[in-house]
Amino acid sequence: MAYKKKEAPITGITISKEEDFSGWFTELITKADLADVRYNIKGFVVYREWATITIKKMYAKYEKCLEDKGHMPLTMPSLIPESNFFLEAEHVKGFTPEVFWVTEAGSSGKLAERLALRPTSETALYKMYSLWIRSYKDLPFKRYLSCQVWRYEGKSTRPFFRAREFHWIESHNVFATLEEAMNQVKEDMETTYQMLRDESCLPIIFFQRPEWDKFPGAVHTYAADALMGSGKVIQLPSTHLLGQNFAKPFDVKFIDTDGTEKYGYQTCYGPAQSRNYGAMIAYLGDDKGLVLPFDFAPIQVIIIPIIFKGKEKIVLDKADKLYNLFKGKYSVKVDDSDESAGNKFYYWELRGVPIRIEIGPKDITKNQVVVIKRHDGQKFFVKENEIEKFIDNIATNYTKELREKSMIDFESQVEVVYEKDSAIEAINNGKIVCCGFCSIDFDGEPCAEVVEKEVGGFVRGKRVDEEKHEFKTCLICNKPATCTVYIARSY
RNA sequence: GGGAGGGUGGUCUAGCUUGGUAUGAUUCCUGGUUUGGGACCAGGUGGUCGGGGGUUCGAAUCCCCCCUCUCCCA
Repeated sequence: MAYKKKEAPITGITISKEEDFSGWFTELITKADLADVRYNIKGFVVYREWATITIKKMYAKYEKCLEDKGHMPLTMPSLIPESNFFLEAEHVKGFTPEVFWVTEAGSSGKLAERLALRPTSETALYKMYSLWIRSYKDLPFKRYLSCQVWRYEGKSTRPFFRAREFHWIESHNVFATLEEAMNQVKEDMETTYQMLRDESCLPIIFFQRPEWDKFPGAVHTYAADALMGSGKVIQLPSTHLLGQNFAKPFDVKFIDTDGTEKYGYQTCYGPAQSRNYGAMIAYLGDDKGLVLPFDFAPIQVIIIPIIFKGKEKIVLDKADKLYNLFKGKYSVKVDDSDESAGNKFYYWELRGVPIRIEIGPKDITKNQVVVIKRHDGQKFFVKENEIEKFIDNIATNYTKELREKSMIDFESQVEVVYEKDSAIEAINNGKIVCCGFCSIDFDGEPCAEVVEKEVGGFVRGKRVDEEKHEFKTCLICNKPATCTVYIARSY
């Protein structure tokens, strides 16, 4: 360059992810225009365009997956009358402390019955289910809705991860038998693997949550924990076997083939898209900014013409030609703004655009373009007549490469321990602890509290896919172990 | 839930101790010169100092209440 660049303001990420994760994340969402926290209600966050586009793409893929598996979409009101809400005792107990209530309306003042802003939709839907479901022919009854829910969470809110309003899908299903319901739970777990591991490149593992940590009103809860590296986990979607716990109070019944009236068996499943997005950008991002799976990138190919005075037209024409070549296939953009080339590189890297094509006068004389992959920074000089095939190839493999890079070997994160002291050491060393435990029923809760206080992790539950270790005694109380559990620190 | 630190043009920031209507940079806009990894020159726009109350002739500044953000520890 002709001019020596003076110190320019750094508009990109300045905080290292490894050294200061919190600072890095805050800077990422601010500088990449993902969220704006200046909206002045605590825990209520504006999702900016770039995040919204990706979240919509995540929704679309998830919804299609659910529909392919026989779920039909519906839309529910966001207010729930208190009388519905109070029908199932455990559910009320679990959610009441977190409910936002609407108590007044318009100029007429107080409402006769206060209305809950839904924290989840069981109590809204199941009233309707009891009207809609009449016979075994209506079953299985599989539905989902995409919506916002509101929960008055504790004080530490964080954009995408934990807010008082969040965006999710909830699927609610009714079956004739417990076995079918359990199969739905398994299907939900498979769906989670397809969406989060395969599509979002997040390493996850499913645990059956202990009794004291399950969804209020559920028989059992199965939750995906994402392995965020260094032994920390974050809870992602959970699926719940409800049994007949809601069917009875909400009168969800059907006439069976034998002519008798029976209660249905229910399940529900709640993938929170805002949190899935948060986990994905936090896990995949690097010190240059966002890294996104190919299908979730708002712009997939950015073309940057390198413009020199007197040679603008030839370069812009070539950029335009490339644009037209790809526009039907990918989300593609030519950045022909007045910014310097370097600024453009930083800008689009910060926003996680998977493929960058640079085209300048030098390339034109050589009949080539320069191609850079975002996730690993690899740079290629590609002959013009091979460019379409070359980009198609990157597009096809990009998410796969990202996934392979991102998968953590669960076993390598785990340390098998037999006594409390070694558990403490393992947790401090950033490991997930695998140990014997007296019980994940309520009688094991006191031991779990000890784990929380003294070991410094949470009992995540029993592994769903396999239980390989045999332990004689509980890590804490030394009573005979009934199960193997995993303990981890969590976000 | 406990603790700490913040909030001043879009962004970052000086001023606050010791009260007198706000400093600088950057962004943005106009014009010009530029563009292969964070260019430059000139001019211009932009602020109810988070909100409310109090003290005072006078409050960004002192006092009280509230809202909100960030970080750390359960």
